[in-house]
Amino acid sequence: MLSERQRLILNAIVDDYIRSAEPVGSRSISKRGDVAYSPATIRNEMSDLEELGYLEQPHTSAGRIPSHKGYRYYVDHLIRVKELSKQEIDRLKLFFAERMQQQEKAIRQVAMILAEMTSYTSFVLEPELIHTSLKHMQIIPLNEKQAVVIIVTNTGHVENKLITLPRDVSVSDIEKVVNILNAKLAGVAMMHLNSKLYDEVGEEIRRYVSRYQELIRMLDSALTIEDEGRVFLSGAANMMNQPEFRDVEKVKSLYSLLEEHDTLVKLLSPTEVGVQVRIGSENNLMAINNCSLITATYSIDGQTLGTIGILGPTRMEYGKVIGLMQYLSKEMSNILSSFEQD
Amino acid sequence: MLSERQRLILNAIVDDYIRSAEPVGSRSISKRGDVAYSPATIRNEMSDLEELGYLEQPHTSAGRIPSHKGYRYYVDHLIRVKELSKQEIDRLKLFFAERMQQQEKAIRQVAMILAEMTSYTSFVLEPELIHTSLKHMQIIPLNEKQAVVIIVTNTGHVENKLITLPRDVSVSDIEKVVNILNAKLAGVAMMHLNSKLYDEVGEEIRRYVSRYQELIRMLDSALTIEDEGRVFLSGAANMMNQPEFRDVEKVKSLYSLLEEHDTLVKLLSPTEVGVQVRIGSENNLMAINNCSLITATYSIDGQTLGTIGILGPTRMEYGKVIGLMQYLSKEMSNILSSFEQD
DNA sequence: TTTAGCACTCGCGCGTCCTGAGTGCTAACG
DNA sequence: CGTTAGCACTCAGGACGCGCGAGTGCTAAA
Repeated sequence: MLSERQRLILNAIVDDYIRSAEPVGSRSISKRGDVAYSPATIRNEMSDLEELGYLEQPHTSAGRIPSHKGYRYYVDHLIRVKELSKQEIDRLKLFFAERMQQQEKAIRQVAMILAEMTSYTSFVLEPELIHTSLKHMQIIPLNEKQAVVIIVTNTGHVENKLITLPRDVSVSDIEKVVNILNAKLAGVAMMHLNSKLYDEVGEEIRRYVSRYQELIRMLDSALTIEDEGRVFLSGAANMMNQPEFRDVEKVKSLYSLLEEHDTLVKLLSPTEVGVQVRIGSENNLMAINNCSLITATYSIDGQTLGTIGILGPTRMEYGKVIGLMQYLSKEMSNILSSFEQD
Repeated sequence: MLSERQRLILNAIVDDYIRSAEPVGSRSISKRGDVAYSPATIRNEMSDLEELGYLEQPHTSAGRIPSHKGYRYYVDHLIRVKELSKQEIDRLKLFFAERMQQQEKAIRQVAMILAEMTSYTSFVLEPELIHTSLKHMQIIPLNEKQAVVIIVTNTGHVENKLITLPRDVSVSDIEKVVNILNAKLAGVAMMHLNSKLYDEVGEEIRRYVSRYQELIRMLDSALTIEDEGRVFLSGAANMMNQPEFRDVEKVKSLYSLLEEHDTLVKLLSPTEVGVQVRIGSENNLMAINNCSLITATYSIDGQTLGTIGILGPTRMEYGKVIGLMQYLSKEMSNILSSFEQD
């Protein structure tokens, strides 16, 4: 258990280091208003804190910097979550009022505004369709051989896929099929579409359409959503303003990571509901060893759909970012739910 | 006019520099098989070439590097466009056969394969819908107030937009409207949709639907495509393997540029048909002063739709990249056209 | 016209020195 | 006994100087 004075000093060091990115020495802590002890006393406490694993020293004759454990303690016990300012809230409200017209565009812009407001790198993991349900579907023939299948979900998302039609399927056949599908599948969770297709719809289609087997196989593939989990990211260049990325090699490994789509999806996939902070090596990825990732989920009807995230140096402004994330995740959930009042 | 020997030497220097990124000296040129003169002779020619503006010297006691003018001459007169290897062609063929299922995903992957095959940064500017025509449209109500408008083009692209419905519009009204729209507007170029809407469709809708004015205004906005010109890019991290980007400041200004969506669109917007090379400052952008951009257009029925592009250091492998671009632009055009045989 | 020879230039890497921020320890102080 | 002043010590990083070697330009010979 840390003493009150130790907590005070740890807090001061983390704050200072977040601001300056320089190892902080005993004297500079002493000069701050909030720790009224001499450098020598502070040095002793610092030494203890280092022994306890909360601080580390880049080299003997330098000040101290927080260790991962130090950040963790800071985030868990010392942090003061910053409320958004009036201007910030106004700005976001305006933003949401204007922009939520097309889901994809909106998501892209949430990423942009997040990056801009924090000066870190932001992510938005798009809603997982698996948790939404079918609103409507449509098949639109392009030519003799090909057609576009369109799926609209209850969240207003539109998914489309090009399919190759079986031979000898007439336009009227397709129309019939579409009608049956909409009648039977509307409201069904995307997750269960495929099984329902075989269980309940197959029989019906067979009655009306001759080459029903091929058709069903084709519909099956069309209803299977593959390109799940796009990640939109923004503000990657912001990282290069951080002194920890003065080295091109670091930048390179970070950027390579950001291009690995699958890794990002894994990193962002919702685990727990709410705001989560993962510090440094807690992410288990070398390239972001010196970064922290703050994520928040957004949801509809309590069902978690996706994630927003901010990546910054471990030395990031936790208080501010956490406040922002709390606000945004709530707001995004509201917007998405508003599409749903049916 | 350059002498044959000067051209030979210039060619050798550019080739060498592209490979090594180091200033090339007279001796190393002399040791290559293809220039059978002594270092001294080559030095004299190099001196002349420098005076003519084709070469420059980073400092007195270093070798020469090509100037922008030198690259330009190389690209215009000396380059040998490299044919794709059998493996490369096979790989691309396979790729196209498998992947062109969803346009967006396909485009994204064209960008990826371009970046991977060249080790530079690649762009794909998505097809400009303005040059395609309407295949089919659909309005799908989500709830009392909102609906999704879906537009399918003749290239198989699906566009969707969330709209707010006027009050008191019934589902059957919407159905009627959709039928009218499809009857009247199918095949019409996207460019002319709005005017046609007022000229020909308005009257008809009025006959069937009571609150037609609001409805038409709403349709007008839905048919106006706004988020035109997305750019997909890939392989940005590749740039950091280039020695010219060892400096974080350079990387930063490049990456900042890559995040400016509008600038990219401008940079890539098709001007002339075919492969184009812009070297260094020809791009009029400080951040890519030491880069070259190679672009190629793709089209459908001779109508240019979009652009693919490769950004690399001025010292890039022009021959290889140009060959690849020629092939890909042709192939993409073929694929897109194949959707159209109606 | 081409080439060999040679003096000259200059960026780069390397080791050295110096500075200053910051520490740990000890001893004195209240 | 906790706190503080004093002091010797450490060490990263910048400044400086030196030597190496790649490459040049010039001159004179082939």
